[in-house]
Amino acid sequence: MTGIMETKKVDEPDDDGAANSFEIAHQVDRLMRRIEAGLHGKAIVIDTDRVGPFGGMVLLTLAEMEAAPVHRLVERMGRDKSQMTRAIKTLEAKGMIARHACSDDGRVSLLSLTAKGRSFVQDIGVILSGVIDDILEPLTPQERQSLLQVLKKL
Amino acid sequence: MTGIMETKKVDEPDDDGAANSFEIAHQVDRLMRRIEAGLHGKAIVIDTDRVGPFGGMVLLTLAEMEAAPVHRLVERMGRDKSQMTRAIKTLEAKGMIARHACSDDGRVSLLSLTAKGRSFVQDIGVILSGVIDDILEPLTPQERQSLLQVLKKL
DNA sequence: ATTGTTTGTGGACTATGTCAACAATTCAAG
DNA sequence: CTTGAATTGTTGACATAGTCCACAAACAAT
Repeated sequence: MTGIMETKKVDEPDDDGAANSFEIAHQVDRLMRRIEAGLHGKAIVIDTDRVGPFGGMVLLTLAEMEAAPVHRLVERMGRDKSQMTRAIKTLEAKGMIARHACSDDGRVSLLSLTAKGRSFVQDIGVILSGVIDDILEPLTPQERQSLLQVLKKL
Repeated sequence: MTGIMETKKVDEPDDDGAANSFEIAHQVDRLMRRIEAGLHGKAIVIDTDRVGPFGGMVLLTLAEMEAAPVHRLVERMGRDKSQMTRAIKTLEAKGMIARHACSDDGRVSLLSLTAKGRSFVQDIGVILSGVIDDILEPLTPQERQSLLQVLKKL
């Protein structure tokens, strides 16, 4: 009853919709979780100041901006302001971040990494790199490239 | 004294290391966050039982397994056992999940969606689908396909 | 029966995220 | 200049999510 060519076209359109979407959400979730788990396992030995995963992300992000006000970090990381305020406060207490007043605008205080913060970023960067490499290991170089490219496009 | 001076300033293979890894972690994080934010915005109107994002994921996952013990959900979602126990308890209280004893094994209780649970999954599936489509909108069909394929490969 | 393992629960705790209110400042007119 | 919005950062109160550890009950193997 089925012709040779008549394969994928008449599949359930339902699957292309909801199921596929869920599959993507699920896989992204798993991927994120693997990254976090990998970091948790390997970074815990160098995280002597109990900076934690979120604090680590803040530092890594800040390392790429150098001297930014809080709201810029907020928009870049897509978190809540208040959350960021508190994270910064503890990072400052741990000596990872320094803040100095902004001459242009009396409301903002510019954030920058301390030497300690930079050294931590360096260490954790190496670890993160290893973790990601482990996870991406089953991919071909082209696939990695295309993954990064696609992610950036979003 | 190595010839550092003669390397190009920008597009370097060096970048493939730490910076690139962080970029991937960062983008995956943002992607996940956008999915959650989209869901939070649109699903809140149908989530009359306050199932929440995690509960929703549990239901969606369960919908694809039909009658599974707790530990299978746990391994599939990569969460903690105790967390799952509690999530299931509240979902059961809300009438989304039913549990019946397993004849083979007196320890496990098999989980399945109730009619209410299935209807919820249907609704939220549609919404999730829309959210994902919105996010993936800037991608070409090939890119989406390759994204899904790459994600599955991990 | 003894021992060890799996399966699910519970307690206690930490971390993360959300929401609303707020003071201080800056900015945009009038 | 002054009034009234908007921005920036902070705080309180709370909700959700995740971790760690200990444990009981059922199973499995000897």
